[in-house]
Amino acid sequence: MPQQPNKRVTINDIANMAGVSKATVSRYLNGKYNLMSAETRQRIETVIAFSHYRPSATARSLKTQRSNLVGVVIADIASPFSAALVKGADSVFGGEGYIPVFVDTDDSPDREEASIRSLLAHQVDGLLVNTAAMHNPYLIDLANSGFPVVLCDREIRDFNFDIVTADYKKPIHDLFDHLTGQGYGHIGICTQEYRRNSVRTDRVDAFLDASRRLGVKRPEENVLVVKINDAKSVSGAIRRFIDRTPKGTVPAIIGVNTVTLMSSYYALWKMGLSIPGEVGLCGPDDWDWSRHAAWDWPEVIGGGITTFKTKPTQLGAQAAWMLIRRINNPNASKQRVLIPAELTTRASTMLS
Amino acid sequence: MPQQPNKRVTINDIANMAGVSKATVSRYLNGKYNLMSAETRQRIETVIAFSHYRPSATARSLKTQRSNLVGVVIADIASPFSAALVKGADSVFGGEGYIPVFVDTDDSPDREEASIRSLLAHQVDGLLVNTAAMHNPYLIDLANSGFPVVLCDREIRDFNFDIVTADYKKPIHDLFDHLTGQGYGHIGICTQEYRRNSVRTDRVDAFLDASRRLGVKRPEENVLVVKINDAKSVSGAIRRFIDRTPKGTVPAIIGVNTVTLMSSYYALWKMGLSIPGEVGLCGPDDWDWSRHAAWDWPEVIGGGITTFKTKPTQLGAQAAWMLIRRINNPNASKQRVLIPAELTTRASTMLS
DNA sequence: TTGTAAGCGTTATCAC
DNA sequence: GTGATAACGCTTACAA
Repeated sequence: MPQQPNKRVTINDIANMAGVSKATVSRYLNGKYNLMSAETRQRIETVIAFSHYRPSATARSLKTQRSNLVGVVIADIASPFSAALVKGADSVFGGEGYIPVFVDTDDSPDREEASIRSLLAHQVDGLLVNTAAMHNPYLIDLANSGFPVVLCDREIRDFNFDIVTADYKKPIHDLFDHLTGQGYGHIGICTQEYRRNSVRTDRVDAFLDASRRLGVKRPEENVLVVKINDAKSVSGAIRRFIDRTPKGTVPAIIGVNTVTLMSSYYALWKMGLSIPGEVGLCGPDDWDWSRHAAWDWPEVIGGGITTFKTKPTQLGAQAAWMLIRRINNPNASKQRVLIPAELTTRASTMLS
Repeated sequence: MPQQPNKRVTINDIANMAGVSKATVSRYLNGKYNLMSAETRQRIETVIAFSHYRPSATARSLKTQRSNLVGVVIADIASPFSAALVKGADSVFGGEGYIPVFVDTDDSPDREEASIRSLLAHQVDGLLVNTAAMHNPYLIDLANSGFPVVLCDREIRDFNFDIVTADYKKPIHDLFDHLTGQGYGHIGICTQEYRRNSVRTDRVDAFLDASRRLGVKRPEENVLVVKINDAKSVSGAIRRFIDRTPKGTVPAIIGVNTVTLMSSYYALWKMGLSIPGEVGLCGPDDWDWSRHAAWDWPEVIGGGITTFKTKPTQLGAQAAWMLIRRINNPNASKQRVLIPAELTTRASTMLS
């Protein structure tokens, strides 16, 4: 088979074949049937069906300055949380005729900015961003210029963005109340480096507040900052925390997110400490797997782990709606939506 | 602040400001510095730096018929397997100057075809597809026409595609050998509906082969087809399988993928059956979390589950390279790459 | 070394 | 109802 030049069939070809002008074909393509006779419409329809014609979205974008592309910028697309978020966003964009372009920034502010520039060059109509940087002049400029931007999950403090996120402080207070109610007297939070990340920062702040409310003097000491891909770092921090437990009380650990929660579980298991008797354990369930199967990981692991459920799928879907609204109405006032989180207590914190 | 029309700055504006023609600016943009004087280059550089100019990728694509966009079509982007695959692909595309456009097809062949049409309209330079359909005339036509398409993970049998996948049969045989070596005498495989899915089909076929090799008469009876989001369906099938265990032997269950493996674990746990003594349990680890943390779920759950590791991140990365190669060289001969899987035995199958 | 002008595949403004 | 024709923002012969 010779190498076919395989020339693309264009609106001109269709016009010629149908014996009309390309203006008429264009009208047909845009559904303006009232601007043509029934037979013209019919003729074009036939020719198109016959010819495998596919209008060039590129040419259309160039002319109309709209692309029906939306950029979805994700800090770490491989995390189950983000994957669910992406799925939620994808489903609403798809239904509304937008095609989402996902990019992963590897949690790097520089890559985030570069990705966004590239998306803008491709004429995306708007941006849904799970930002890598809590402080973000570039994104603020962009939103300020009137370009549709909505934030999802992670916040940028110093500007009033459209955003959908969750109340990340309340569940930590809830957890605290539950733990003290069960009789845990020495409570720590296990976290990765958190200062650049609004979600972790919120949770740690809530932890500090709750600790002080309880009368803890130096709650900072109970913030265990670990390197998540270094098992020794996790078990070392936990070991030191547990060693500091006052006589007569039982320690408990809150994971700042699902990954640290699991890492803590793993470390405790390796140390041979029993949950909930020797240590309590709880934290967020960021993974939203209920759709996938009839079980949920916090039920399966270690006989049940107390968690509160964040809702990434819903977060993504809501944010997508918000972006569409913003694209259609650039002047609407900014919105802030909070998805509530549900606490489910399980065996891992049941001291009594 | 009045509603700024916010006119886009174009190559013409730059040309005017720099006092050169737009051809020269274009040359500058494409790095053809040898075609202009040092001072011209300098002048353009300054003007651009000053003006926030961003060339329109759309216009460029229209002219050049290349977009630097690649379509990445994924059956279920929310599964940890796909998420890792996407991450792997993303990292190589990003590094090579391509911007990947991910779409989720919800495992529907119709949505897959629609998504691909839409991607083609946007002039993507190539397609990386994790297909929803084992038989797929549309994709075959497309690849046949010379358009760059590479498959990832899932196969389409009746055509010679570029593909990167894993050898999905061998690990099942390995598992079988391991189980019988440990003394398990009644082996079943728990799977979702599998006939449209090449990976599940391969695994079930390998299971049937291995069973026959062992002298099992009706191995089909040991293929437990379950509905994954219905706990009763899973536990019912497992219960019936276990009830059929011949006297004096111990049953074992292989999960066809990680989700069914986990579901089986959950069902066994609910039934109060002890692993590995009363039932053996094993299957694939499709999730590739080693990058995320220092632990891996098969170690954490139930004291350790025997798995073989598929490598989604690597799969995605390899496939991306293969697609880039295909885009650059449409006439190269087709390639087929198999990523090997590693078996790790753990407590869940240690009868002896 | 630089400029002119045609053209990529559409849409939109006029006419007729 | 329909058709010319001028954009949209670039790239690229071909000239100069």
